[in-house]
Amino acid sequence: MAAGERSRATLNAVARQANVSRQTVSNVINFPERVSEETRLRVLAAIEDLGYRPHRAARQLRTSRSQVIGLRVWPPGDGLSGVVLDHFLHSLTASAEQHDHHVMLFTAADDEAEMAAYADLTATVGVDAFVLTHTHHDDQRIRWLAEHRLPFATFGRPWGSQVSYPWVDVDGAAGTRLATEHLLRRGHQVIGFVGWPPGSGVGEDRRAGWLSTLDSAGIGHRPEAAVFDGAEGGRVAAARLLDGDHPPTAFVCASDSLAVGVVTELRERGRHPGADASVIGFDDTPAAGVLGLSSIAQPIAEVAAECVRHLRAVLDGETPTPLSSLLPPRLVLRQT
Amino acid sequence: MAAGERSRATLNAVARQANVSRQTVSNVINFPERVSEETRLRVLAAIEDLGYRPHRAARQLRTSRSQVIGLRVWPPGDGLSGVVLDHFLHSLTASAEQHDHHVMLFTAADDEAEMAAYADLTATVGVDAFVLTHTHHDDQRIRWLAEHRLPFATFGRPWGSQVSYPWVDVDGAAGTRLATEHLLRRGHQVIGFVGWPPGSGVGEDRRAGWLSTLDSAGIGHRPEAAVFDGAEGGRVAAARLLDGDHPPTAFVCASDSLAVGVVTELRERGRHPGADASVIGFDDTPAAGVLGLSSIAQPIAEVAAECVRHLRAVLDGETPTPLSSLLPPRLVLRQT
DNA sequence: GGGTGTAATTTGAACGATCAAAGTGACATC
DNA sequence: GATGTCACTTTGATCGTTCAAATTACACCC
Repeated sequence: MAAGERSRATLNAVARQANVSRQTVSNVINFPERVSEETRLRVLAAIEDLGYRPHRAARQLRTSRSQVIGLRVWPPGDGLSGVVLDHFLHSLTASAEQHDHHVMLFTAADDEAEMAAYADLTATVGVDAFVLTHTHHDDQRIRWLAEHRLPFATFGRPWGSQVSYPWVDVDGAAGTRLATEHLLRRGHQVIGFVGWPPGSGVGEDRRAGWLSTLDSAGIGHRPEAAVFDGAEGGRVAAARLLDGDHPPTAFVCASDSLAVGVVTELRERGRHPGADASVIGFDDTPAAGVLGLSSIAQPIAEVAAECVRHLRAVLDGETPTPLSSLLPPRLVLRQT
Repeated sequence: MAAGERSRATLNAVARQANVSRQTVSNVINFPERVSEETRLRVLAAIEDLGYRPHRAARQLRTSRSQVIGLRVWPPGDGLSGVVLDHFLHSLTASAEQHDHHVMLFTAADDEAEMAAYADLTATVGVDAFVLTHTHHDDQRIRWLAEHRLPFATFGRPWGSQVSYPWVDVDGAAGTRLATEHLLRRGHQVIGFVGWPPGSGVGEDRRAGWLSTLDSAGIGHRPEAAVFDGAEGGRVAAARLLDGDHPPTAFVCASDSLAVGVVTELRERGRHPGADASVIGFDDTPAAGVLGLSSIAQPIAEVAAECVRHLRAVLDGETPTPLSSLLPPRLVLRQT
């Protein structure tokens, strides 16, 4: 390495050095099997010698492949859930790098703006594919991308859509099932659920795991409350359940944020979470770690890796198999 | 818009449509003053008509400017502080977009790997500039970038470095000064500081504001403790102060994480934060909002905007004026 | 000896933009 | 009427790579 210092080495420079044509050098890089072993080694030596690195823009101009994956970043303020995306961002970048791709960010005020950004980024930057988060019911973005034949994968399953496309998601029901089963084993008889107001697919999913577990355990009391999002919502919901006919001794929550509220309410009433009551949150945010809150952790790194796997398949003109992945979360036990 | 559908419109297509040469179209976009008003309008109409968008890769190949800003993403697990970066990421992307730039992410295991990534990204992708976070004492990355003449700006001041380069930072001392002054106004006589173990520039900075404020207020008792990072560290530190000779009635903390620990310890002792004791954290993380913790908020959006302003100046061959920006944080008051 | 096939390599053109230099008129100047 | 100047516009070359087609070398066969 280290010879052509000031200006980058080009394919031609390597070719001269190795006494072959540019195309042969190109072949060594892209189709090694087309080149004889002897010249291959000679060219590789020259590449090493000059510190040659292919120029992506030039390659893109010819192949119309940028090796860039677009990802929308969201404004902070989703309560604690932003941390999950933060983690996802890092994992996605790492996974992409393993396959010589890069993640490029963009912002958008709403779905409409996001679709405009798709058009813009594919036209100007030549972004190869997109990863979508925050999928929701009747998501126009998916329709748009499908219509425009743009490769994409989503972190979030198709809530109520019939279109078939590559997606990756975490099995929320399996998560709350894990939590509920754990609480049952610990001897709890009345296990409450604190969730979000109905309407969100994610919320229904997480509730379902708790419900079905109690169901198959033959537990009749299934107190639940869903007031509004956030810690204050969790507090109010917990208060309602504790004042109800069958006050729970354990709580499964749809988010860490809600769980923090439940813990606060318990403390307020002189109960010690972990000792005389149990609380389990969802998402395993740093706040959970800081407060000693047990929580359900999503396998974010795996989600990111799956997204990249799906995209690579689509970009290679194949259909990813399986087309979708529903990954199991795991339970992280702490004091509560 | 909407005419050349399948394949993107090129400069040549627009030229044909407007009955001019490619170069004239290029001039309309890049140097409008070189073109007569009449043809300018005609060309703009053609651009609109064909929905033309310039192809960045082609432009980059000729100008060696990619309009891409590189940013290293860090693995989560910095406690709560990751959220600040999350916010920064979003703001930086938004600021970059306003000037037709894009943010590209990369990962690195350590500073060494980060420098290798600089080399790689500039050679292959042609990244124009980098934004650095987590600057620290004797930061090799800065030396590397300066030596290689690569444009960059840092979020974080040059701790102990004598090299002069564009940086943006938040005035931590001003933050703790705000907090301490507020607590003095509320009538507190003994205000403690809970910080990190010595050695971190950020930590010293935040401590300095608290100390100097008490100093100029003529307050003699200045109890402080710094055990280790995280909520547990905050608890232990608070316990030590409360058991000391001059137990504080108010606490200024170097992070929200530490503040959470202080609040926990106070509750443990039957004290109600907000009523008989005050606690102020730092960074205004979502956890602070959720727990009702007062905190010092960094003006992240402004930091990002300044970084972009600096980079643009450097990329235009100018020296940013001022070369560095030290922005004031603000105090967010909640229950505690 | 000449045709045929195959593997390895080279050559010319192209991707879509910008740079540098040259070309075109209109009008003023001597 | 030749020359110069100015504002505007066009032409040719180029950035670094890959595609498609052409070329070379050599072994094989009748």
